[in-house]
Amino acid sequence: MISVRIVLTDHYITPVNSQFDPVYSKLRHPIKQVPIIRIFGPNEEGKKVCLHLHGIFPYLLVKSPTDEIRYGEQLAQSLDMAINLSFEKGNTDTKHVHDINLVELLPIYGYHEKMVKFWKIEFYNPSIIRKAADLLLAGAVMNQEFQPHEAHVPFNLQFFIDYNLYGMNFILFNNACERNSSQITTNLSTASNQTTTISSVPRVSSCELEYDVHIDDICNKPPQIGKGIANPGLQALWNVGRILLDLWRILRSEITLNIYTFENAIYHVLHERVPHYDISLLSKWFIDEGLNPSFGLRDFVTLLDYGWTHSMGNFRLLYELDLINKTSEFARIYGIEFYHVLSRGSQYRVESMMIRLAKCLHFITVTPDNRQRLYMRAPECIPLTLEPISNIYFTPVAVLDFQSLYPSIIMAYNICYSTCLGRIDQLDKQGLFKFGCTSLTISDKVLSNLNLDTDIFCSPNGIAFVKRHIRRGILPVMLEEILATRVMVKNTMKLIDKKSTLYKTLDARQLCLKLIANVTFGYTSASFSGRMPCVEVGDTIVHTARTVLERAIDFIRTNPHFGGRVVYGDTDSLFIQFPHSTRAQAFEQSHLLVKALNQLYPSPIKIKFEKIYMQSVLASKKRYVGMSYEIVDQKQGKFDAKGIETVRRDTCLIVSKILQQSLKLLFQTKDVTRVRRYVQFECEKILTNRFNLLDFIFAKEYRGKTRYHPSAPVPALRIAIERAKTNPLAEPNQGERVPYVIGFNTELLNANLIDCVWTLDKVLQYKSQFKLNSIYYIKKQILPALDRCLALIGVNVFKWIDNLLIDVNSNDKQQGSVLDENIHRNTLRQRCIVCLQLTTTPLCNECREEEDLSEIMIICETKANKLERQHANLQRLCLACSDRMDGWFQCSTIDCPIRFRLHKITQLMLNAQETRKFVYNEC
DNA sequence: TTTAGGCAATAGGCTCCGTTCTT
DNA sequence: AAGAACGGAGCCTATTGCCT
Repeated sequence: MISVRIVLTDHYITPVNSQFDPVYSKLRHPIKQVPIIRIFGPNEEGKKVCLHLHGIFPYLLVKSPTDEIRYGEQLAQSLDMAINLSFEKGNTDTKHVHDINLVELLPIYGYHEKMVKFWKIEFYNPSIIRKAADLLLAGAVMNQEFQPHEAHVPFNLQFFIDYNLYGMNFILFNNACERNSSQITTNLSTASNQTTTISSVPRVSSCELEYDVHIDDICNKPPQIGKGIANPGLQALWNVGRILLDLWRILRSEITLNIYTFENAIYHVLHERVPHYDISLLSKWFIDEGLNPSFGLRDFVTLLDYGWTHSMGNFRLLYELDLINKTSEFARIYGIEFYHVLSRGSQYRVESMMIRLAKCLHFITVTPDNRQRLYMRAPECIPLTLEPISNIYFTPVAVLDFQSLYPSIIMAYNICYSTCLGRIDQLDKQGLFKFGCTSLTISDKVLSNLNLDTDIFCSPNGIAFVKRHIRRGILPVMLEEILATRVMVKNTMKLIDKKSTLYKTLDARQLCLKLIANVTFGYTSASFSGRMPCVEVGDTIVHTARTVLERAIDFIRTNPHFGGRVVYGDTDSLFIQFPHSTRAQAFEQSHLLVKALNQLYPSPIKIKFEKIYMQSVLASKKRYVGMSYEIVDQKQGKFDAKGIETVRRDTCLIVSKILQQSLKLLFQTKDVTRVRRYVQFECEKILTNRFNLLDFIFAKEYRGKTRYHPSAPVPALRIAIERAKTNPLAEPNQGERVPYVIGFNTELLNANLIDCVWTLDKVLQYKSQFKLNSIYYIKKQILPALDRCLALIGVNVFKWIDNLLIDVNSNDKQQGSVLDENIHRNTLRQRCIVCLQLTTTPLCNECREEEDLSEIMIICETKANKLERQHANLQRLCLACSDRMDGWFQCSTIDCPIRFRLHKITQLMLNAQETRKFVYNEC
């Protein structure tokens, strides 16, 4: 037996080889070309193998109006003709259909009582399937409309499913033909106990072994669970070099960062700082070394070190996030290839799992085309999101959650494509009615076999489903399996050391099971892009979920003795305030409530206690924050924010910092005055230029040059166009987050916000001209965010900074936009070094006259000294990271606060030194 | 090639309408 | 006194990113 781990697959078309392939079709024509599936991966000894699988043909199915064999042949002929006609200049004799067979299957789409006869049409070329499906549906074949089935399943996946193969698992076969290699002509000892023969076909890959295999020789058994945790197959990924991982794209979906530069990822994942040198600097170092070895050697070492750090950094990121293991686990469980876990969407995953199950039960899936999707009835239901009773709560608020609500509903009510009878009001009418994106007939005979009371579940939106004793739906069966497995995995995890590899693997398994359970609903209602959407199914799930939630709300309202009041809820969650309880009491009350609520619902629908917010803010729908407690004895609450600016990435760090600190202060002290003082202090720091620029960087996703409305004032777009002008390659990638800050535009009189955008390069290049638009940041970013929370208790935060702005406001009341005014107002202000009053000179006039000269000089000296010391300290920190004395100057990272702080301190130090000079001269 | 819709929020354009300035 | 200019309210669209 030979076994090969399936790491990567592809397919190609090749002329017939009589040694492996059929040469004559049963449809009585000679075969010219056949499809071959290739599988790459290591065998059990770790040798790289390339398999060529013969004898597999892609296929689709159509319902048969008759079961005459003759009819099938006509159908094949007519289809060939239609395809040839559709290629205008094609040879009209080309054969596309390899074979056609009659099979009996159960359509999954809508309830069908009995098996239906289908023609299974096999083709030579996988890429012809789409076209054939379109032609069949369009009525171009035999003057009749055929609804294609399973045409949307990609060839390789179809093969995986039919032969029970899973990505990253083994494919087994007992007979193979080795392709000869000039390098290892004699070394066949490993294969001596196997039934291999030498193939005449030349090799095409660089793999050590290359086999031709016929499909009939595959002997895969059901997968062995628990095997394959240590994973030698993974080595092959790197050796073969066939899978290219775009780490940036992976990280983008894996972790939430403000900006996905290498340096920032390293910092957030590995908690290390690394420098960033501009590519032009690197090439300068590289070239200099050649020209002037003695001078450049130091630079050259940095260059090598830099390259090393970067390459190793990528691996360390992969390792730290356990990406390879995780992705392999996903591949095994979903049964798809390794790379497809990363590159393809979740529909593909659902399909792999669902169609496998469906095939076991002789179900067949339908393939709708775009037009059919388009004409599907629009959904009528949306999830329930309550308008929150917005307030700041200092009494406990409990959060209850329905556990996997959508999957539970699917299971509880046996909701599936295959159990759906369609709309109840259409049932009494005879004939074809619209169903999802195709149509369905439920005959009188079928109906009369069903007892309307006991055999049918009618959803609140008027869709009927047969109950489980009549027909078990595919979706509920699949979900039950998935969730039961997940429970099993989680139980095993409890027994295992948390640091072990096994634990990580199991964790990946349970995570991937959870993901698939959640997207199953999405698959049924993906109306615009879905591969097999069905509005009836999707709508029912949503509507039932709605009624489930409404019922809970109603129960709480009508049972006031629980002491709770619903203040908010979204889709499957409920926020319940206990106005007269302590935290401990609220825990008890909510547990009682959960118990009572669970009596209302059929299994497995279950509501669960999640947490208690003690001190919380419900700002608006999908926006709230609070100090959360998950267990009674928890000492310290956890700051838990949803949807507000502290978790959003479309503002800058300063906003989330100030908001978070303010809220914490408010929660701890319940004293608005303290919050006010804090905010005023922070705003003053910004206005007087004492801040770290890092906190003021916006970084938003760039969608790509052509993906914007022509007039859209998007900073990322403006920057991208600007960059592309000098170097087309410098245009940001699609999805890249482009950093910028808001300053002033002194050239334009009527500047819009977008005209005030500065890239960081520009800021550092024209340091003296750049002034942070502090008014914008305060008035348009920081205060509105605070206002949304604090306005709930009647605080006007905008008034807080009035006196801070008074002296600038009294200036010329120019016409123009707010921004325009700010240009005139934003004279760099400073404080008198002695009395700390705001002035325009380093020393205010009063102090100059009154204070003792020597004292002033001491103050000056101390200040300058202090800054010089700070500067030296920061430089040392920088040295530790870059290993260069001039590191802070050369490094161009935008993710390091130390670098910005150093720039800042340098400036302050120079200012202080100037002040010192000023005082010496003046006095 | 592609799970979904809901939601809040910012920026900026446009129109309407009342107020203020200019001739 | 008539007309122009201004500025705010209200509405719309585009864009972004989070929630379940």
